[in-house]
Amino acid sequence: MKPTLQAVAEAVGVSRSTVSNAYSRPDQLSAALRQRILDTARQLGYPGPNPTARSLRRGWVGAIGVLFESRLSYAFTDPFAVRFLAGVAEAAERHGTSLLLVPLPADQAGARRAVEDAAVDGFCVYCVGDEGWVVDVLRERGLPVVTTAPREDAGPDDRYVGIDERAAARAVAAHVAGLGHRRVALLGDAVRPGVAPGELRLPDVAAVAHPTTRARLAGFADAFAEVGVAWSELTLLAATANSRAAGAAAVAAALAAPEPPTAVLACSDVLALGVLDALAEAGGPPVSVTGFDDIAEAAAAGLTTVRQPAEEKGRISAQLLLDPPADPAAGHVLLPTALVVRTSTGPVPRS
Amino acid sequence: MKPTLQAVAEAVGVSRSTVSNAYSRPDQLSAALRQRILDTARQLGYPGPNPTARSLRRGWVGAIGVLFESRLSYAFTDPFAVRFLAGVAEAAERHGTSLLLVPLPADQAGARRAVEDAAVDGFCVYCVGDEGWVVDVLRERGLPVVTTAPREDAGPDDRYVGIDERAAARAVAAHVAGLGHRRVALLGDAVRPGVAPGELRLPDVAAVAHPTTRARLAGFADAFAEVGVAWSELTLLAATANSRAAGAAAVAAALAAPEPPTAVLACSDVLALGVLDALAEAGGPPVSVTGFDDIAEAAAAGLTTVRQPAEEKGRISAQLLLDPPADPAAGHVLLPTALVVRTSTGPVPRS
DNA sequence: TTGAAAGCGATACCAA
DNA sequence: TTGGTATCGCTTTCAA
Repeated sequence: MKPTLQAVAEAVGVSRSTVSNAYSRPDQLSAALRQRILDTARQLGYPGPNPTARSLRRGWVGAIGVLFESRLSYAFTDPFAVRFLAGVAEAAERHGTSLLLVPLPADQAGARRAVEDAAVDGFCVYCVGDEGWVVDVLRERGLPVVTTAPREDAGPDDRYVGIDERAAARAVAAHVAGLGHRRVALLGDAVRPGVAPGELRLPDVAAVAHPTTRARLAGFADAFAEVGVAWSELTLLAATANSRAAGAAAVAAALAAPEPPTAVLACSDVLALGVLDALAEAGGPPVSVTGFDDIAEAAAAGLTTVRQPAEEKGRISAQLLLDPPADPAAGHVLLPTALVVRTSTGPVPRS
Repeated sequence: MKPTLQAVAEAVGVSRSTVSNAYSRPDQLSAALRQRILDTARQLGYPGPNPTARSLRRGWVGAIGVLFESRLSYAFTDPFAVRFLAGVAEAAERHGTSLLLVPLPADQAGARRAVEDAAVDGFCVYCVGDEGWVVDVLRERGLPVVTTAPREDAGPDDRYVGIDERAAARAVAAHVAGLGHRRVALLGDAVRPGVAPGELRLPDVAAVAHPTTRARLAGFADAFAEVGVAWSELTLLAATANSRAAGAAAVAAALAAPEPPTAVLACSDVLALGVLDALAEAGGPPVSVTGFDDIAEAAAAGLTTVRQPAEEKGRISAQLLLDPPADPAAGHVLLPTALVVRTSTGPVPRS
């Protein structure tokens, strides 16, 4: 067994408090005594105060959690998530705080346990879909939370950093509508739980499960409503995941249909890149494609998209958590977005 | 204040043990009592057992640490590091374990404290250069460690997963030598602490500080020694970081020299991509370039490189940590590599 | 099936 | 400057 602080105290012939002070409050004892303590500690093989015991006593941990609604590996697989995390890491680093990435089991009960069991001082919740329960659990624990979108039942203490999803989506869609497109498909992830990839009919955009997807689709619909294309005339395509492959899979059938859409608006760049893959695969007439996020690959692919500041989103989330603003209003941050027009969109081909 | 387990026990009129069991060992009490406890707990706003207290008592945490020798944000910025982490995350997820990413302060003492203070059950050390001290600190703490390379003073309990750096490097270099290149520059990061970017004369490859860089450079040198080019005839280029920009900066002067190298062998893909950037910038005759790692961008850039299984490296590291093999020999894993020849290398141009 | 007692390893307050 | 004492919140034998 590793010796404890107690053992060191006995060896040196001082009290535990003094040994503790030698580590945590050097100014509380003479340099000589401190050195003597540290030396015997080393000699005894005492590895320094036990982090867990220290956390318990102090009442804080020195780490913040980051939560993803989907598999943890998603955090490192999705380009946007990675950039978000880079921002979080930057802020945490500056603050001298560690980052705890908590995987959530697939089952609800297990996921709840995982959130309850995380030893952290607060949480950045990257993206909560219907899983608003996460925020509830954290509130019960009394832990500060920062989310990446406002909650429906937001209290004054809620902190979030997001973008105006709907307006941003509306902007790309308006660009596409302005090019003359009217036979259009919208592509999103997590539209409804457990649907097959491909076309889906929904009475209303409100029926979309995932809040972010819902907001973006609503924005798309807004722009088309304005040029006289109703929701019911838009093709809704559901992807089974937010990935390139899922995007390609979801759009395949629609592209092969007798009257394929002349434009596909995707809720993320990775989905849009999947559409471009499918297009390259299928051949056929040109189809305009737009994405959302402006990840690095988007530029290379010439993808028209909405740029949002990924790293900044992460950085600000962590900052909001690590040093909460005095003014609660400052806890609600809306970041700017920009329409980035590249070569993946163009006028409707004359047939 | 949040109520404690104690408060719940009193409210229900049972002992603390029983409440504890209600959460951690449901089979130890009647379903009815358990339900009664859970109900009052909810009613009281008890958020469940405190994770820190639980860890202290149990003696384990349920999280493993991941350590990077450089800034934490590097973990999310470097493509290879991200893939490594994705592998670690996958294994951790399967095991139901969280991941603690610990930022290391720039100063040695602070860094040491950070490592001592991390509440985890073990560590994956991604890449330890001269900072072998990390492993020493962890040994003192008695924490299991997995590194991505064997240590010089490796004990039988040491676990690592790596590749044969030297042989892999030798293979690319042999390819380049086989194309006829003799005036060659080698480009590496962390060659010596605190040098300026650009050319550096070193008596010997053994003088290279960073073990991985050293091994790769040694492999390069091996191949050229075989065709009669001595270490002293090779140009050594030092980059100040493992990044694209640093690669470009380090190579710029050499390319502008009267007799520029006909080939540049870099110790990583990001450095090599920087070289390609510099080449594109500078114009001039074609220069063969090779990288190391085979990150996604390498393929797009047509970079000849060494492929190593990034995710797998991470996954196996975490697995070695999470369930240690009974046979200590199984704790030393050497992963395969492959030479990937693309368009960035070609014969020496006739002048 | 339930409870009592004994820690887990440290920190913080206050007194000396 | 140093030490005593009371916790931090929970788990875990072991006995009832």
